[in-house]
Amino acid sequence: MPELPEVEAIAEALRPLVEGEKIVRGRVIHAVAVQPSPGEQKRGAAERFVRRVRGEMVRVVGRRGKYLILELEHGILVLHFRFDGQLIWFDSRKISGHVDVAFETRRGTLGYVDPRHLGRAQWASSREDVPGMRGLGVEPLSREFTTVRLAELLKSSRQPLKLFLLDQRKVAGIGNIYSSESMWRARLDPRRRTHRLSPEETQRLYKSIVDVLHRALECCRKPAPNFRDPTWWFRGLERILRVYDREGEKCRGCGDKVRRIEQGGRSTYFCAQCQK
DNA sequence: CCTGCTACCTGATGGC
DNA sequence: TGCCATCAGGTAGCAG
Repeated sequence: MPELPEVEAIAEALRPLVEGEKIVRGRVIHAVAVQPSPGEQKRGAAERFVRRVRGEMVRVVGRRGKYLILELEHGILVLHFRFDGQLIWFDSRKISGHVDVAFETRRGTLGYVDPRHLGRAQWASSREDVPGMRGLGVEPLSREFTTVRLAELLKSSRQPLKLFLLDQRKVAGIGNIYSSESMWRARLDPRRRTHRLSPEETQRLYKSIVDVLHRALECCRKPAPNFRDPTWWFRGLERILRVYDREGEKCRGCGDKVRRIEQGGRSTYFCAQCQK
């Protein structure tokens, strides 16, 4: 499901539910969903996970890239949704449907759900301890993300623009949808090598990334994530998408057909007329 | 170091 | 209606 805007909206909606609440009990229903803590073995990971979250109060809910982070009194609880992971809220301790990991509080139970089992939950002592998070690049909606910073990153890479945008070590949180959308808005061909982009094109790309993510975030905020309705996030997305998943349909800019190509094993959508 | 490819999983969908 | 191939909003690990 989620790229940066979706995870950010999830974090915001989760705060009033769990901040200040104690995890009375953690339950691992499908052990595959638990990532062993850094440096530890797979064997026994679920049991250690349960032991570490039990009795811990959730102090702060945060986000880094596409990672959702629940800061506990001791250590952090890290959730990554990959393609299809999501959160479900139950009003009691009774859960139903496919749930991989459950966190019981006095107010209800938070369920981490991913039937495809690509997503992971893990406990770590700190953010720096999680290998995937340690290498993350700049947060695109933070003050550290500037045209100058983006220009430096683009200059030091030979990747095609699309792959650059998907690379979490450069800019964190952009995925397949918002990369295509950003390039369309910036009128840049996904196959361009990033070190050859001009200052003017860099400026356009910068504005497009920030703009696309802001719009998507607003879209994710209302209606706010509903943890009782697993389909919440899909609603309203079509409103803002301009090229993603629109192969063969008319480009909203020029009326030419939207094309789909494969890059790095993933689909890229773009308009060859508008994007040069 | 950089870049590109594949594995990891399951379910939905479309062609025959 | 099966059955099979293909695709899915992501990342880690490995080879070159």
